[in-house]
Amino acid sequence: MAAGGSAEGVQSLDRAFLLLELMADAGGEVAISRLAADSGLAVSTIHRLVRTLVGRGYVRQLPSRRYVLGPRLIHLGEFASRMLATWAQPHLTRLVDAIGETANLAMLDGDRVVYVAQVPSRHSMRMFTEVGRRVHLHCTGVGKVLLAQLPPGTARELLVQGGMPARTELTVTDPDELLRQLPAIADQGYAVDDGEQETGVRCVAVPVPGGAAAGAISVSGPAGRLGLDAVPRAVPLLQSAAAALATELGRDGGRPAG
Amino acid sequence: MAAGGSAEGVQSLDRAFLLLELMADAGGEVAISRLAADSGLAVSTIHRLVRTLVGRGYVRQLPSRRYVLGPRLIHLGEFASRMLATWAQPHLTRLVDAIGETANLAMLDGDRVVYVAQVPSRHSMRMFTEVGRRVHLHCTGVGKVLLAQLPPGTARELLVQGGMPARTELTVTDPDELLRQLPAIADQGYAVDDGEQETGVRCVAVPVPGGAAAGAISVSGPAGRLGLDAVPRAVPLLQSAAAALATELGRDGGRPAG
DNA sequence: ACTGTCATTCCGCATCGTGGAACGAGCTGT
DNA sequence: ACAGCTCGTTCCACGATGCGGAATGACAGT
Repeated sequence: MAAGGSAEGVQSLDRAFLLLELMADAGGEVAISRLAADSGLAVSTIHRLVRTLVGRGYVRQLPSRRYVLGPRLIHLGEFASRMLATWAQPHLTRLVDAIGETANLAMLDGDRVVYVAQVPSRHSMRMFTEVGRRVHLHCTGVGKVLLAQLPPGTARELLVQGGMPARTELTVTDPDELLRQLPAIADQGYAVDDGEQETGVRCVAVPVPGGAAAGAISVSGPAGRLGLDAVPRAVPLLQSAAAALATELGRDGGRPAG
Repeated sequence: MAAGGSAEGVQSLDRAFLLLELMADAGGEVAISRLAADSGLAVSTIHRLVRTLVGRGYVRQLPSRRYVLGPRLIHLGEFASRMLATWAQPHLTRLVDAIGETANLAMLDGDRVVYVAQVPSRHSMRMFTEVGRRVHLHCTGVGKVLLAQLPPGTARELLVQGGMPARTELTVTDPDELLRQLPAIADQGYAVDDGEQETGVRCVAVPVPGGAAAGAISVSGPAGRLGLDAVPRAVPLLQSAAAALATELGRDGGRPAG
């Protein structure tokens, strides 16, 4: 038959993960019939796959007989996240050494950006960004640079979904204005957040290439230390770190959003 | 044959998730031969399964040809987490309404506790616990109540693995002393953290029943507001909320630790 | 350059998963 | 309260799918 050889993918596995993602996309409880409609698989097949996942705790069945993603996935996700952080650490450390400000690795997560790794600067006054924290897209360097990688329609959708609250006087709160900036960001290959999330804090971010990686790295610090003149010096350093990370991660498999 | 009928589990799926967890347990890059040794499966079989996972981005292959958990799992995990938070929200809100202090849902994650949902109190002075944050087991109410659910050997192991740093003057830093407290906690069905993580902050926690759920809910606030006399009033409220949550989640599939 | 280890590919076999159809529980509308 | 319907669950025989032992190829250490 076909599966054992060089062909790509174990069918049942592929299908199971397709179902998991459909469940994530649905954003809540999903009926098995809906999964059947969305996936084109037989309900019987879906039931068997989902039952297996339930048995292992990756999917939970509610009293309503509908299904949702299970808590076991949280463990795996957290672990994967911590692992990514480990790979990123040396690259971020190098950035901190070279630039002297806190360096972050962030990934797109739905309509937010989540910080997955961070190396703090040695200065006593520095950024306090908790790893795992989710922040808005419109007011951060990493958010803007990630938005610039997406098709404009998707970018607008995410901005509307997540909202654009004014964090400071300088925050851009108009979707159209932000969308107009994105082509330039994509073109120059980096984005700057100039006190748009927190007054006096500047942040320079570049995307991590390699497919629709949905990843970005940045350095951020007080505008007094991280002057505008520092940006052109920081960008190539960031870009080479991003390239190194991308190479190390190999080919991508990530997906922008849900 | 056996698989199609009422038997439990699709073999290839079961195996794939077993491999994912072995990779998580390994704590980093894993060679395929190590997976074979740990799982007892044929390398050929493992290779095919892992290749499928790599193709979908759930596993990443490093230049060293070893494998690690992939970023796509972060998305699923975050999603599952948010989903859990959504279910828990109404129950936590009810607790905040009744007790007036911040309510949390936490789960065991390796040798730490991770907060997966939170409803802040209305007071302006309140706990600042970021969802997704991982804290130590020994100095939190949720940590202690979760430890009390585990076999003593496992509890000790987790304490040693995670360490027991002194966060305040009152933090218990001796494993044996903490282990001695656990039976009483398991017996009374709740744990109190009395300024052991942060001076002046008290926290009451109960487990979420339903198998080795590895879940707990808590309320926490300043000792001045959340007096010791408030504990006996809070406990039954917490327990009924925990019971309601457990019922809603149905039967469990979670696993204590790695 | 040689050797041992380890990931990867090949291939025949039968195990395992598949999906159509029957069953039964739960919900809606009347 | 009853009937009708929808939707999740179970059953079954077919054959496609995944299995694993062994061959191949890539690497690192000596």
